[in-house]
Amino acid sequence: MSTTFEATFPIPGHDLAATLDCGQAFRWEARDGGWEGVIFGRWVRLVARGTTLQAITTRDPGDWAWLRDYLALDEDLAAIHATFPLDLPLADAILVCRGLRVLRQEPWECLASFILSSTKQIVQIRQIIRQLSARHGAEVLAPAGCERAYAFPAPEVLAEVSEVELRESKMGFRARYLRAAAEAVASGRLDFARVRREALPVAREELMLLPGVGRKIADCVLLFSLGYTRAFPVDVWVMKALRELYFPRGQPSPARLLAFSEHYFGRYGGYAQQYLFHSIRLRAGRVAGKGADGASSSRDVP
DNA sequence: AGCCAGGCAGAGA
DNA sequence: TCTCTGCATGGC
Repeated sequence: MSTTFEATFPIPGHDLAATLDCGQAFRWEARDGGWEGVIFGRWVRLVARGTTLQAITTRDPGDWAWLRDYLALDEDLAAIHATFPLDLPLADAILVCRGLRVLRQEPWECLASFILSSTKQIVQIRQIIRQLSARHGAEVLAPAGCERAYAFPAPEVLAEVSEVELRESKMGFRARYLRAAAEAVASGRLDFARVRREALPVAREELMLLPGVGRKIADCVLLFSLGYTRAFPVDVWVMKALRELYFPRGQPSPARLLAFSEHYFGRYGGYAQQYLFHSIRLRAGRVAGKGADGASSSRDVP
């Protein structure tokens, strides 16, 4: 029988479901009206309750600063929205995604996850990461009656796992890239603390030194884990959205669209990017539990 | 059955 | 600098 620790945070206007299920993190699972996951080697359950957020964990949480930081609760969403350019696509995306926060994830897990994401659907990425964690991650304390839970595997561990064994988690050709990244981080050759002190272009180049990490994956790591809110990852969905929403009758090259995305969306461009990404996927019916008919979101405050 | 998925690297023009 | 292709695997 295990003890649990509980806290309640006031967060007006948050949208926990959008935040945890918008494709920026891959390990949160909806269960019994809440969301369960493992962050910082802890089992955590989050439940949206009106204008507050209830959190439960299995180890002494201290002052919960780690969770507040992960959820970026210090960010003022209205102030962020106010930095967006005034245009119809973003006005619409804000309406749909209001309450979605860009998380501050653990850099190693974020890097590894997005290395595994290339040419994979989100459901498959989640599956690969689930298998990888169960095989190589340390088991963490979960409440009685819950499924076994595992931390995301440490770089030191994965650096010692053979490519063949990694492929047993169904990651295919990405195994070589994952191993190389694990070795770089475990050896200290890639030091996130150092990278995050660099200007965005320099930080991006450092990440892109890794095999299997190009512009898009590097930008995901910069945005979702290293605090570069201006980073604007352009994947196939966002590329399509930029074409259709901002250049409906032109034929801009990918390079032109990339350049546009760098300056147009401002210093919280990464938020704008995630709002565009999530809203087009909601509309396309590609988010679990949501149809293409604009089915009700689980946002807590209207 | 065939196409595509939160890309990237290497080759050839 | 550009376009094209192979890459593992699975969902639809």
